[in-house]
Amino acid sequence: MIELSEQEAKAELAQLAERLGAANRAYHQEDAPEISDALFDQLKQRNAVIEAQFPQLKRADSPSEQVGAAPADGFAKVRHAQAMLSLGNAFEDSEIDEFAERVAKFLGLKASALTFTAEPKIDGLSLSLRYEKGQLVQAATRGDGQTGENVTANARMIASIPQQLENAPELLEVRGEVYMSHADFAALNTVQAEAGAKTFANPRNAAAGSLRQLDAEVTRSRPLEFFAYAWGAHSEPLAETQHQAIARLAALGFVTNPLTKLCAGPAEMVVQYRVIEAKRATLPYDIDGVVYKVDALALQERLGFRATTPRWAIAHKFPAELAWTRLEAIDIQVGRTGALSPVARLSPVTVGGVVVSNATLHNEDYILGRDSQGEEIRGGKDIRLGDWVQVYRAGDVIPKVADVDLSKREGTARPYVFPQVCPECGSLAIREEGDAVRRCTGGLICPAQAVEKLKHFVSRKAFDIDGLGAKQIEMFYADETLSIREPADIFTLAARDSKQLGKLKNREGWGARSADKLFEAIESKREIGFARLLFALGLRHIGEQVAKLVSGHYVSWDRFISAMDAAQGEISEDWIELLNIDGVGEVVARALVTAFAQQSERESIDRLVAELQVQDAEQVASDSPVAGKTLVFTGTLEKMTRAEAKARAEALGAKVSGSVSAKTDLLIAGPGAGSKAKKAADLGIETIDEDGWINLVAGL
DNA sequence: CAGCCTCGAGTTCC
DNA sequence: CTCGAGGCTG
Repeated sequence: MIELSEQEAKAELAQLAERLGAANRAYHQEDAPEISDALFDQLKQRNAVIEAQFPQLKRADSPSEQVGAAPADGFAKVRHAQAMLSLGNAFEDSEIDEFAERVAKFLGLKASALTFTAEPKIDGLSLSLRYEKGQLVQAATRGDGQTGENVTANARMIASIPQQLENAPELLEVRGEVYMSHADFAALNTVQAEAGAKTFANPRNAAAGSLRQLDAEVTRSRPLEFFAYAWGAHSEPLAETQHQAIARLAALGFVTNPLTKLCAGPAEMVVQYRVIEAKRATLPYDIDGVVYKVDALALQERLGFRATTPRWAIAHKFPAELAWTRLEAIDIQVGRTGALSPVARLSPVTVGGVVVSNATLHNEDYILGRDSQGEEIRGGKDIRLGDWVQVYRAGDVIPKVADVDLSKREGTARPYVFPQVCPECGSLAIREEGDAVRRCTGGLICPAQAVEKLKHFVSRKAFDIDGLGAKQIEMFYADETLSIREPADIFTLAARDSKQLGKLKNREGWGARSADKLFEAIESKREIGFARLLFALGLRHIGEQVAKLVSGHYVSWDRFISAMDAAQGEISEDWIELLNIDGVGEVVARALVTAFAQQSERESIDRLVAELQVQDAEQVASDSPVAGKTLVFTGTLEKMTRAEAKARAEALGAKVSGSVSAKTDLLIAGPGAGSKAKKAADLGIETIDEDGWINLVAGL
C-alpha cells in the first residue's frame, strides 16, 4: 500500500464517508442502489485501513461506526456517563412557591433558609462536552437523556466551546445550550434562500440542523454559540454552590449567561422572572422561560432525582404563543389499542415560528358540549366544523386546540357527532366506564389496529429492526404476495421470499443488497430479551417499565407463560404471584392474563415465539447492600427527613415500607421508636440507628 | 379514600 | 410533551 500523508488520508476519509453514506441512504430510501455490493465492501475496507493507520482522523460520521445503525443516521451513539435529564415545568407564580415549599419540606428546612439561582432558559439544543485532562474529547447531544449522538467533530467548530481548559479537573463534563442568535439566523436564511437551499423555520431548528451536519465543515460555516450552565460527571467538586460553579465555568473559559442571578426565595425568583421576561424581546437569542436551581450543591445532592427530573430545579415557562384559525375538518385516527383520537385539520397558521395545520383535539368529551342525555360535559368545549379555534404548541412542540370562539360561529354549524363505530373497520367503538377514550372493538380484525401494533413491534424500544419502519410495515401489510400481517410473519419473510417468483429484490425500489440487508436485520433479532418481547407485543397497559418489572420477576419466558396459563378466569390464588410484583395491580394483571388466555391472540404469540430464542431477563442487579431489600424507617430522624431517607434508599434499589412485617429486611430506628422496633425485635429483624444507616449508605 | 408519583399512550413537525 | 389512569402511601 502506498503511504498516505495525513492530509491525503483526511481528504480520502471525507470522500469515503460521503460515498458510503450516500450509498447507504440510497439502499434504505428506496432509490436504486448506486454502487455494486462488491464496490461497497471494497470502499468500506479501504476506510477501515486508513482509520487503522490514522486513528486520530476518524470522523464523527465514520462509516465504520455505522454497522447496524439506522439509515441516514450518521452519528454514532454515545451513552452519557450521567443522564441528561429534563426539568419539571411551572407556569404560574404560585407553582414557584410550591416548588420552594416542596424542596424545604423534603430537606426538613425552613423555606427561608434556601437560596436559588435564576437564569434564562435558552431555546436551543443541549450539549454535553467531555473534557479529560483539560482536552475536549467528546461532545454528545441529549438524545433520549440516556444515549445521545456523538457530534464531537461538529462541536469543535463552535468558537465559544474551548478545545482545552487550563487548571481543569481530570474529568469534567460541561453541559449547556447550543443556539443561534436572531441576527445570524436571519443572515443564514438569506444565504440559504439565495443558494436555493431550504430555509429554517426558527433559530432552534437552524441550530439543531447546523450542529447535526455529517460534514463538520458545514457546521464551521454556521454561526453557533454555546452557553454553559451545568455539568455532568466530574472528578472533583467544582464549587460549593451553583452560582460559584457557574463562575468557575466562566473562569475555565466558557460563556455563561449574564442574566443568571442569585435569589433569596420565591418572591425574588419571580421578580427575576419578570425582569427576564421584560428583556425577552430585546435579547439577541430565543428563550422560553426561566430556570431556578437550589444554590447549595450539597442540598442538590440530598434532593436527588425523580424518574426524569431533578428535585432541585424547575423551569418557569413563559406563556405559550397562541393563534386563531379555522377548523376545516375533524379526522379520527385509530391507535394500536383501538383508541379513536380526533385530530383537527386546520387552515394553516403560524404558531411560534412553525406552520401548523394539524392539532390534537384530545378526546370525545373535549369536542362535545353535551352528552347523549343532553347533560353538559365538564371541560367540553362544543367544537364544531368551521369554528374559529385557538391553537398553541404544548411544550413548544405538540399543537393542541385550546379554545373556541363561539361568537364567530355560523348559524348553520351543527354539533360534532363522534363516530360510534370504528372508521377503519366498522366495528363497534365503545367507551368503558370512567374511560375518556372510545375504542374500536375490532381487535386485530381492524387493519388500523393491526398496522399500528406492527409498527410498535418493530419500533426502537421493541424489536428495533433496521430498514423495517412505519412506511415499510404499511407496504408489507398491504402486500398480496409477501405480506406481514402479524409479528411472526416478519420472521418468515425471508423463507417465503426465497420460495416465490416475484422476489423482493426484483421490485421497484429494492435491490439485492437492500433485500438482503433487511433479511439480515430481521435475522439478527431472533435472539431477543424477555422484557423487549413482552413490551413489543403491545398489550394494553404493558409498557416498557411494566414489561421490565414482570420479566425481572419471572426471569424465563416459559415460567411466565406457565404462570399465565395457571391464572385463568377470575382472580384467584393463581394470580397472587403476579399481583405481588411491586407495581403490578389488578388492571395490569388482568390485561396480561386475558391477553394470554384469548385464543387467537395467544396463537399469534405462540407462532411468534416459535421463531425466536427468548433470552432470560436479568435478575435485578444488586451492587449495593440494600438493593432489593425492604426497609422500614421508624422513630425520629434527626439528620434528614423521612422523604429524603426514602428517596435515598430507593435510589439504591431498596423498597421502603411503612410497617414491619416478615418481609422486612432492615429497620432503621431513631429515638422514640415504639411498637415497630418491638415487632422487629420479635421477628428477629436486623435493626440499626440513623448513624448506622448513614454509614451504611455513605459513598454508595 | 385522597393525593402523589410514575407509567402508558397518543400526537406534530422537521 | 401532556393527559389520564394505575398503583401505592398515609
